[in-house]
Amino acid sequence: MEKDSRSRLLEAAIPLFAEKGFNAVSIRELSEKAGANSALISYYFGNKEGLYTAVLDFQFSRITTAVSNSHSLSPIERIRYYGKNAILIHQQCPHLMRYIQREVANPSVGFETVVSRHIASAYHFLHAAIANGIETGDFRSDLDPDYAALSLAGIINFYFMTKPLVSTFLPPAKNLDHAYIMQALEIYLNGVINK
Amino acid sequence: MEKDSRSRLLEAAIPLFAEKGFNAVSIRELSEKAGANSALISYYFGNKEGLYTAVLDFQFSRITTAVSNSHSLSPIERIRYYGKNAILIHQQCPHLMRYIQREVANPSVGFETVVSRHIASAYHFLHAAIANGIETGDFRSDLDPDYAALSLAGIINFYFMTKPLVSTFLPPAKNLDHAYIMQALEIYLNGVINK
DNA sequence: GTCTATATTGCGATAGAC
DNA sequence: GTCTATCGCAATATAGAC
Repeated sequence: MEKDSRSRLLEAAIPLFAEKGFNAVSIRELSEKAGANSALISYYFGNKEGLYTAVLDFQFSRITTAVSNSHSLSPIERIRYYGKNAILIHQQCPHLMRYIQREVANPSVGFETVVSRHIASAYHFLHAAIANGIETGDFRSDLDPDYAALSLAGIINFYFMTKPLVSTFLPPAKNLDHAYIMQALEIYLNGVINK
Repeated sequence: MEKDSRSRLLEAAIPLFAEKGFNAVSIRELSEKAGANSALISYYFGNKEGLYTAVLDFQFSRITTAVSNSHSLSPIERIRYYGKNAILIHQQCPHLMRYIQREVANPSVGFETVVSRHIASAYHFLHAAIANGIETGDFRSDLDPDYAALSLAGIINFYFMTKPLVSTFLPPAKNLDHAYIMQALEIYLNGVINK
C-alpha cells in the first residue's frame, strides 16, 4: 500500500537535500522522485523552503529522543551510552549528519526553532553527565564541564562528520564504527577519570 | 594601489562562497562585490566553477604549510603544536572551516585534486606523531595510531566547526579558543600518555 | 487532492565592440 | 583586459481545470 503524496514528497526530499543541499535540488527533480506533481509541494508545504523545514524537523527530533530516558546511569555509563547511541543514530538516520553540517555551516530559516534546540539538548546531556562525574569524584576536579562536554562531542561526532573522506585513508575494519568509538571512548575516559 | 581584476574576483569570492555556498552565489553578485565585470569570471577562470576551484586551492594550501617544518619535536610537543596551530589557522583563514565542511558534505570537482590531498597531509602528521609516541613509550601501547589520530583531529576541529552554534551556549571567556584547546589537549594527552 | 499550463524571474555564458 | 548586450535555459510559484 503506497503512502500519500505528502509522505512521498517528504521521504524523497530527505536523501536529496542531504546529498545535494537545498539550492541544488529542484522541485521538479524532487516531485519526480516522489512520484508526485511538483505543484503539490506548494499545496502541502507552502513552498520549497517549507518542505525543507519539515525535513529538518523530522530529522533532528531523533537527537532529542536519543538522549532521553537515560537517568539512573552513572556518569561513566552515560559517556559510554552516548558513544553507543551515536553509532545507532547514524545507522538509523544516515542523512542526519549532513543536515547538521549544512545547518552549522549555513543556517536555514528553521535553525533557531528546530536545529538549535535539539543540538542543545544533546549538549546538556553531556554537560550534566560530566558535572555529575566531577561531583561524585569519578572525574578530575580540574575539568570545565563545558569544555569537557564539547571535547566528548568532538571526539565522537567528528568521526561521523568526516567518515566519507576519512574512511579512504583508514585501514579497513569489519566494524569500523564500533572499533573507532571504543578507542575514542577509551582515550576520553582515560583523560577525564580521577586517578 | 588597487589589485587587478583577477585578484579582486578571487578575494571577493572567498567570503561569499564560504557563507552562502556555491549555488547561492551568482556571478553578478560576485563581480559586483569585486568591482569587476561578470564576464571576467569566464575570461580568467573559464567559468564560475573554475573560480570556485581556484578559491579552494588557495584556502586549503594553508593546511599543508601548517604541518610542515615541525620535525625535531617530540611526540607530545607535536600534539600541542597541532592544537596551537589550529587556533592560528582559523584566525588567519576564518573561512577555511566552512570550505572543509562544505567539501566533506558535498564534494566539488576539486575535491580529489586539492581537498583530499591537503587533509591527508594533516592526517599523516598526526598519525606519525602518535605512532612515534608509541615507539618511544611516551604513549600507551594499546593505541591504534589511526583511531588515535582521528580522535585528536576530532577533539580539536569539531570545536572550530561548530563554533558559531556552540559559542551560544558556552559561557563567555576572554580567550575562548585558547581556553578550550588547552582543556581539550589536557584531556587527550592524559588519555594517551603511558603511566 | 491532483493535474496541466504558464507567468515570471534570474541564472551562466558568450559574442563582439573598444 | 574590460565592457555592453543578449541568448538560451531552468528555476519557483500559481491559476484554474478536473
